[in-house]
Amino acid sequence: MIRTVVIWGVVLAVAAFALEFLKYGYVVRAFPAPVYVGIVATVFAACGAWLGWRLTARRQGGFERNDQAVTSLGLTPQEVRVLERLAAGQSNKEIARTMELSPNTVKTHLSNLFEKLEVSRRTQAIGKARELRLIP
Amino acid sequence: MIRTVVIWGVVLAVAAFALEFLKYGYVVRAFPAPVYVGIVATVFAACGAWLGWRLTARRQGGFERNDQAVTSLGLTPQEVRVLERLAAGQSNKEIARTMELSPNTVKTHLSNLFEKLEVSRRTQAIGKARELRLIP
DNA sequence: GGCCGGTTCACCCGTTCGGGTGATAGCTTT
DNA sequence: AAAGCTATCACCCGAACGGGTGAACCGGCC
Repeated sequence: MIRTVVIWGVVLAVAAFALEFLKYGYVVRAFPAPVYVGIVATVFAACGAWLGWRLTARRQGGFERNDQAVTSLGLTPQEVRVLERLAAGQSNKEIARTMELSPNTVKTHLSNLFEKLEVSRRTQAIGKARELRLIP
Repeated sequence: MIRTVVIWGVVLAVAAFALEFLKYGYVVRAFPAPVYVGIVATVFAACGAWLGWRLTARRQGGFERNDQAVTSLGLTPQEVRVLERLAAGQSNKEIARTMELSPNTVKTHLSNLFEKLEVSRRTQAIGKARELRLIP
């Protein structure tokens, strides 16, 4: 985050310097004003496009849990963890092993999950959880 | 598509008119040149950002099947259809009903799918199919 | 004709899953 | 202290699922 701020600061400083250079340098005398304006417009359009691309590209790759849905559904942290393992394709027994629980406990959490998600099968739970952005 | 072109044409025309207006109108006399340049820079940066956002946002929404993976795995069309229903959270019986097949046939297709996808559970099949972009 | 791949269906068997009920323990809220 | 929530685990039972095998039909290809 800090690195991003520093980079942007440098970019802005360079841009400001370039503007001053254009303003008082040779270009403004060598070319008519429309060319100058065109250069500025092009550069800023490119910067804007890059910015927009980066902002959405990050949203594409990164995933952030819909915490609002989690609380509104009343999902407990443990249930969310079980849900993640479930979506990873693990069986109840495997989930129990990786979470160091009894298979019975996993079953209980899953039953509660199914009720809160209003589904009856694990495959449906995966679909619903993806819809609600509970899992990537 | 045609509508998009028309809209862009109108936008560009308005932008050109605005540039001419700024050039010969009151603004250029009322404010110093840097303000004029700043306005142009801001407008074009915004347009660029919007453009970049739209370009990547479209890629986010649309889904196209990875046909190359389908052929390399040797998935038959019917198997792909069963896979879609599977990912939709339907049970074997439901898939059989909606596809007008016998549950036994669905089981056969699923067995072949699991073998081709190298998985052993339907939840794993969903994950693998999503990885390979066989399903949205 | 014979072979192959896709599709369809059947049966058996063991495992997994889902639903229901009940119980204990810890921690927070009232 | 009582109530409520979370987490934990247990048992039973029926349904769903997965693996294996076998078989039939059809269309295309050699």
